[in-house]
Amino acid sequence: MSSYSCCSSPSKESKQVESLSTLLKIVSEESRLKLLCILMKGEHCVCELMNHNDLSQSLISHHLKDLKDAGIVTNNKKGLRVYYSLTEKGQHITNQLFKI
Amino acid sequence: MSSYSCCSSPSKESKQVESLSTLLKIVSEESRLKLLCILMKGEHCVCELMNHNDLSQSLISHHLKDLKDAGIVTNNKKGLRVYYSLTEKGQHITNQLFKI
DNA sequence: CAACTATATGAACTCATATTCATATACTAC
DNA sequence: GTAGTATATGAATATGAGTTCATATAGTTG
Repeated sequence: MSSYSCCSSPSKESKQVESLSTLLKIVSEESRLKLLCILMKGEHCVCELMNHNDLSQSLISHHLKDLKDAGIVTNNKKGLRVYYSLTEKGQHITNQLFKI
Repeated sequence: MSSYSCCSSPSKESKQVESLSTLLKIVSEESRLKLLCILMKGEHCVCELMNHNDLSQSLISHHLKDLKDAGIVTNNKKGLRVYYSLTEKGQHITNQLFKI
């Protein structure tokens, strides 16, 4: 109905921009970007992430949830510890980002 | 003073993450990302950007200012019209982003 | 079982930022 | 000069999202 057509196919492109925007908003946040920077080097549990960052446990947990919901990280539990790592998607994204 | 060292060199990496975060926050916003999507195809004046997007003149102007301040776009005036286009940095960034 | 550790979660609060509104500036045409 | 068009800008408002706090859950150890 509205007359804008950003690129070739209006709605398709619009959706694409929307989902890219959503993804970028998640990774652009500084605390989350720091977490991703650490996870790029391999799996870490939450308490390790706390030691690397000066973020509270609760905050880290919230951010990890966001990253997990976005499919950027995954986790697996070993006893009390929960270990987080990048998914393939997460690896791809972080690699692209740090080229910028 | 604080004990975190995200990557190799604490402060250096921290600054890098901070500036990347700043940049990504600017381009992640959906309205701005739409504008960039249009500008990827070439120079456009503000009134053209208004026709492609359903954003107000004022809002577009504000966003363009943010993008310009970040060095992503530049502009040149021809009569009443102000034409915006991507800088080299802007082209590099948008190319990277749309690969994600 | 109770005590303890590691992590998750929901709600409240705070803060940043997108949006709107009114107005200013710059340029053109008459 | 005035009128009209295109764009910019500052302040106010609205909205979304990050942070904190308290508490819950899950697992371990004794």
